[in-house]
Amino acid sequence: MSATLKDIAKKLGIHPATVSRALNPRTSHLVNAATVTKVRKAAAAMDYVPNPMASGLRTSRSHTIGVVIPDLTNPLFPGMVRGIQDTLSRAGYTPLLVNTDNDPDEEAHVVASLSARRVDGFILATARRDHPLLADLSERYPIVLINRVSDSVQLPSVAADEQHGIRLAVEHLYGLGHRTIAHVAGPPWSSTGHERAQAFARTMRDHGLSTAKHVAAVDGWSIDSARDVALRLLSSDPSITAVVGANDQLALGTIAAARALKRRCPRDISIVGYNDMPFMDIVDPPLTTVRVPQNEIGSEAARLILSQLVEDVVTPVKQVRLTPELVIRGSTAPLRAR
Amino acid sequence: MSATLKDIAKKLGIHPATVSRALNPRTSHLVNAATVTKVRKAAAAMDYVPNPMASGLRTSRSHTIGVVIPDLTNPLFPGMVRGIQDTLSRAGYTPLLVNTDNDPDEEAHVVASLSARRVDGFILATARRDHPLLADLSERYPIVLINRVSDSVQLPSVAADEQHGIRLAVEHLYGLGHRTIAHVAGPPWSSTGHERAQAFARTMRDHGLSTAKHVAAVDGWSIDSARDVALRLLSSDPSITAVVGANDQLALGTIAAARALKRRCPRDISIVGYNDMPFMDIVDPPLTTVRVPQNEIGSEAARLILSQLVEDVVTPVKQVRLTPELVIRGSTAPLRAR
DNA sequence: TTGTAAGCGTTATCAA
DNA sequence: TTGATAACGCTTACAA
Repeated sequence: MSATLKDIAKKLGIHPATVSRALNPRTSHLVNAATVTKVRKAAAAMDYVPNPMASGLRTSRSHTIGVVIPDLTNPLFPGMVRGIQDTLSRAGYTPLLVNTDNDPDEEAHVVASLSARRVDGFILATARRDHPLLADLSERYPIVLINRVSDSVQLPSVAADEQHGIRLAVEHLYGLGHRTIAHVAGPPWSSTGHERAQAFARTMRDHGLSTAKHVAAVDGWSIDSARDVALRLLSSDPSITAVVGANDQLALGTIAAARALKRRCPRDISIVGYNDMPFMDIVDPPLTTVRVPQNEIGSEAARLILSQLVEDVVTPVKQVRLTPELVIRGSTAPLRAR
Repeated sequence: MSATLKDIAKKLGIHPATVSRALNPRTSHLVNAATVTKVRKAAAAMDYVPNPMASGLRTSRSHTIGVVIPDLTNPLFPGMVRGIQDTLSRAGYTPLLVNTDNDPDEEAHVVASLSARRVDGFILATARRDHPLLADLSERYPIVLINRVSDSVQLPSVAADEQHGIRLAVEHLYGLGHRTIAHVAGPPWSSTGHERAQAFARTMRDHGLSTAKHVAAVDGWSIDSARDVALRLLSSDPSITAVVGANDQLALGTIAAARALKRRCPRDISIVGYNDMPFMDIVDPPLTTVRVPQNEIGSEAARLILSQLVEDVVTPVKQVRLTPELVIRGSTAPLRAR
């Protein structure tokens, strides 16, 4: 179909190996400059496109990165995927994207199939804390974690500075006069949920506020789950005037719960989310939330994995934390005197 | 690293070719049943994983499908991508996903790079009507269009039944008593925008309603663009009591415009969207919209492309239309007497 | 039913 | 600076 090195070589009356060397940026310096030009021109003219299966077979590098996402339909992830794609493709790499639905079995399965595809490395966005295959996998592949860090193994990661993000949320509420602030926390098995809950407790403590009985965790990142949990939390203590959700879905579920309890947001209760997913500016009420730089998380992760692929230098394990910012909208308001 | 056919052959004292035949479902019937069992067991024991680069090089099939999406961060697409992924991966194929940002140059570029990766076919979700490379590409690759059909070339496609969807929207409004119904149409260069505008005109005509001066097209599928267009449309004719947006973003922009003009939705004006993206149930007001089965569009497209890859039979060009349904929420209400 | 052998398109090593 | 050669792991005529 498409022209091969051999075709170019024949046309030019030179050896295929020379053509290969001339076309490969890493070896073209070994070739006579005139030959290089000649070869490049011929290659362009015959629109030669290198066959990645052939070179991959020879070099055992697929120029392919496995990207493991819990669920692409969660609006948090497409932005990160975009960042990954753009940066990887600029470097000649192709991301292979898969979903796990937060199911460890499914994750094992997709990782195996990416591994069968001979990916050169992994970017993992799955946030389970106890991660059976992580230790094993990280011995055999370059890995970058995104949107989470690892508890056990020391691995490169790119995530938001959760402590900072939660602090922004809590201090925003504090500044509005709120003192009884609750937290609808993420699932305990989730790395981000865990981190944000810890950050919440610490920040509250720093302000001399108690969190006893004001933290409840969902068992899945869904609006419905959050609604149930928030319903119980809010009914248990009517003095709660503000809630920090561990992500936007949880904040949305909390808004729904408040509404069911006839507590108006933000009039009676202020609610803050986390992530700033698309359309959070037009929900009812517009959600005050902590914006994490999704695109940058993705592109930074791509850069980290690429840097691991040039193995000349053993890079130290980089754990990047990107700084989130608070976006103030309509779901938070000053505490009203009662 | 991982075991090869040769390793298994050596261990079993048979020839690699026999191992290959035994392991390949399409040729295993040529091999002694006992040998097959023996080989399978050995392969499992040595956890043999076939090398796709090697087999791809030999067969010139990558078992890979290029999936070209305008923008993954548009919530319309992740659902379709999920459907594609699930169905393809079940068949042993891997989707290679790329974005184009609706930019024809970028599209040419990503198609070229997928082509360089030797994809076995394409699923295209880009909705430009004048599609320079479509004719050419379709001669060299199996192709399935999703979320659109082709104007010129006759190509397999999977899309919503736009006529039906728009009819649902218009008749819902008609049933609520609305007679002066406007359409904020998609960009003229877009296939879906064009189709839906035509469907709108036809349905209105069927009901004896005029559309003159009540259709305006955006130049991009964005909320902001729709807001501007709707602002002009609604101010130009205050008798408009209902609007059909060509997609959810356009409906949201129209809601914003109505709000800016102090016309309350749904009290003063009813607005219907199209697609039912995630979270359209919790925007303000909850959006009445036409739901298209995103997942099914994706999985059906995957099935179509797979069927083209078994070239034994020349399948007739299938143009699948999936039936959308109306989801009634808070953005539409009965016409009020004035 | 199995073995032989060639080749897919590259690249790395060695020799010239 | 270039050429020759072998090999990456697999599949597939063809022969036995």
